[in-house]
Amino acid sequence: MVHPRVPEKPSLEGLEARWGEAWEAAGTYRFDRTAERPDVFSIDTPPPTVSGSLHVGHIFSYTHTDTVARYQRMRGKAVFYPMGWDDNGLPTERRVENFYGVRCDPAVPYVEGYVPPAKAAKKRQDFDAISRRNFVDLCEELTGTDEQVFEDLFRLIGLSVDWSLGYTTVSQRTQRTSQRAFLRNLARGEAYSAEAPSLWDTTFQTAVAQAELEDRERPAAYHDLAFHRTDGGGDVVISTTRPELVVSCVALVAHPEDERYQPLFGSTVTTPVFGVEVPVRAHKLAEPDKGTGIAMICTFGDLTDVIWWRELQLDTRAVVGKDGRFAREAPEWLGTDAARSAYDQFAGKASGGAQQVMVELLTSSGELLGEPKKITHPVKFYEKGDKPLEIVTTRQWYIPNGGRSEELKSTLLARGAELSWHPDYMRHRYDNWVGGLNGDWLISRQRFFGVPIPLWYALDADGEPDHGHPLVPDEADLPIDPQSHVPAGYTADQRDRPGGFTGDPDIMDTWATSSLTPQIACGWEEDPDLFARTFPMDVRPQAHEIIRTWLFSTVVRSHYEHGTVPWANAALSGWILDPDRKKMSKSVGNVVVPTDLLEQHGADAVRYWAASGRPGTDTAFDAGQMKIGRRLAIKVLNASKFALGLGEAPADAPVTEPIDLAMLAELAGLVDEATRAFDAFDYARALQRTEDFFWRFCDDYLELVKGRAYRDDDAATSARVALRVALDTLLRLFAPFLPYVTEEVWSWCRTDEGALPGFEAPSVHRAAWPAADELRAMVGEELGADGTPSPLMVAAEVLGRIRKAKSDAKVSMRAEVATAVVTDTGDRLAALALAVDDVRDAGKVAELTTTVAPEGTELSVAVTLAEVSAAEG
RNA sequence: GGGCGCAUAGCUCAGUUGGCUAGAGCGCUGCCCUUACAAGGCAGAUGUCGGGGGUUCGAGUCCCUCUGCGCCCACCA
Repeated sequence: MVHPRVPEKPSLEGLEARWGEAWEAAGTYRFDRTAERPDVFSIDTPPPTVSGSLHVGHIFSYTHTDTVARYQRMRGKAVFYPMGWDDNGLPTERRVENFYGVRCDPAVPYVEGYVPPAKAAKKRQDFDAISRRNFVDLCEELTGTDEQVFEDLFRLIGLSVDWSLGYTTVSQRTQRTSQRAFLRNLARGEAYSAEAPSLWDTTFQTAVAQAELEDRERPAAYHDLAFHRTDGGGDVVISTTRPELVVSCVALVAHPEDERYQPLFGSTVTTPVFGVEVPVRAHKLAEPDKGTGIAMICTFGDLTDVIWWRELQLDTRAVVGKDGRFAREAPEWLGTDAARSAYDQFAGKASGGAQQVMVELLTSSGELLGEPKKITHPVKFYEKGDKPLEIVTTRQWYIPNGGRSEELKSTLLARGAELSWHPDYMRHRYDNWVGGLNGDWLISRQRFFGVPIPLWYALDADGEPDHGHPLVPDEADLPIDPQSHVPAGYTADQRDRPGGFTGDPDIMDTWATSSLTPQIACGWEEDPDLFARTFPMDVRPQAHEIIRTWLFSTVVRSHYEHGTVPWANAALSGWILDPDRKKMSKSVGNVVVPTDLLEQHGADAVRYWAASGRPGTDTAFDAGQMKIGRRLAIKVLNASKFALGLGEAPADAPVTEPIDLAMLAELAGLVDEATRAFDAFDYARALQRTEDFFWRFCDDYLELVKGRAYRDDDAATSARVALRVALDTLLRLFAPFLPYVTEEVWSWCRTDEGALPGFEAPSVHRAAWPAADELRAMVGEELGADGTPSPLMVAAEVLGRIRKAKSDAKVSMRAEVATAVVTDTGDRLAALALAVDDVRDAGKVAELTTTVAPEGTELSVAVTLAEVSAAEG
């Protein structure tokens, strides 16, 4: 018989380091590349943005996924669990600029062995201007160190990632995948470029997509302005928050059924101050009860203007440039000197300054009616920007996403419906977003660091690019940078020369690359064998606020490229809230540093807290929960030590005692429940139920059987076998949550001589998930099937009354009981009879008698203590 | 304006096809150095299950409605 090796004083200290190394050395979490797709569970791990600092949110949601990964591994799946690093895009670019005090200028030549300034300049304008290549070098340098810090943390928290499967979004392989996918979109006629009004961030100097917008409340004021009817019918009053845009007014618009304005449709009015003649038009988007019911259409004040402009086919009178300022020169449509000199007064100004001037002009001309009415209203911002977005006409690349096609929209809505959402109600967010799209996905960005759009354009004799027929690289040559590579049929010296070519200057949106994480991780076109074994993936775990970006864009790319959804399941995690229930975020400055937490509470304890946050639910940061987790882990150590110390039993010895059988029957029910919960990605429920059982197991069952288990007969053997099986099962159930302490205890049961029965697997994390059937087979059929009370339940209740009697009498739990008279119904007393010896042992009861009471009577136990006093329990 | 979620003990939350007297942990109170565990154990108190109405033999659970909070979405002149 194998004797377990139980330490004298079990402890949690040092488990992370010891088992972290052991797992790495043994390849415990290595993906089995020989497994076929049905036997694989593949996870589209969110690649964390490494430009930021670590915070508890990282361990929170990643732990959720890890519990599921561990469960699936124990279910016998080959778990494909890669880690990616998102080190591509604006956040990294911004961080590198500020960290080193540099900025990228593509015109600057590459410098061999460039060394950034020792101290970053205070102002961004004074940052060192360096070439794109030097800039990218610095980005890779900085992200490399960041990534190591993240990996160390994720290893410490016990993520069962296969670290050999890593990828970075800035790598050559990712760039190749990203460019290949784009070129496939282009070849199929999906990707297209167009010169069109688009949302523009004047700080970052780039176009931004609808998905990157957020509304912010800003103060503004309604200004009532007088437009003048050209038929001599008087003035038309419009109400606007942006009077400075009068110069770019191209029409007035009212609702087609608005009787007040119907007579004006088809007529013209002149604008205040500038006297430009504009038509009055009808459109159903004009709201009669907003302002005066008639609005001015400017090119472009907001997205509604764009819709009106497009659908009513109006002129374009754009005056605000990419820098957010009004054009220096008076525009040509201002026909009079007065108009031009009025314009000159705010030429070159940003919108705020221009508005001041315009209000003065309107006031002195008498065309501003009444006082401006102050309001606050939502204004569109780039989510990372500090200034309101402008709408500027630029050439950009787009991929259709249903925003301009009802047919595609319903197709993509149907894709969303194919997914299993966890929790299910999150699917509404997808439907909301897709249903509300009003433009195609803008994928080009005017930045430097990122995946270049892999195209060139032929230049005609005047040096004008032919955007209609881009020059496309061969897929075999990817990745390419059109700024340094040369298209086939051209030579380098033809770059930017008439008759030559020019490279597309833009990069792709970070989501254009992130939307391909399944393809990147699974080796699309890079490793077809791996791809066939892992794609479509099983689950995408992610935060709910990026359903509209990451999740949706991934669905779009997979739909186009593979005609399928990219995964079967979407598992959404909530946010971490600070104790005041605010979302924890860097910008608010209320984040907790996770390394300190791990140091203080231990990885299992922190995981316990994380895993008690239900899927999709925002969870308050709670150090108290970590203390409870730590206590649970210590309890696992101590209870295991105790159970293993009660003595071994032969491998094939049967469980015979009813109370032992009852415990195993209940355990089988727990296994069913935990399994069901995990299959539905409800790890929190699995943990809660397991924990619940475990505490009762310790408080009641262990106490009841300890006396018997110490003896040396068949009844003792029954207890020992039951304890061994229960411990084995509980360790497996806890393993996804508490990987360190369960592995520690598992290791006690395996010595050089061999393993205790049930502990044959080299690691609990490679052991099979418990099988309720096997437990039930041990229990047999006579128990638990009909409605008879459980001997364990009744015995535990009676023991509780005896304890209460001792507690009330203020004596030790060890105090002797002379007599205990149990009054209860017949069937419950029958159950008690099956465990009466254990109850007497545990309660130190000399004489236990029973009185049958009629149906409906509650349990009562009359306890007479041996020497001093008596008490009614 | 549309959609989704939440509201249960002082706090954090369970309560899965409606079913006996509504649960856990923390906190609080009392007791116990009990040879698995005193960074512990045992026991105890605490609730008009947000308000109102309905369906039902029976509602925390289903339906309607109201209130409050949070989030997502919106073409916000």
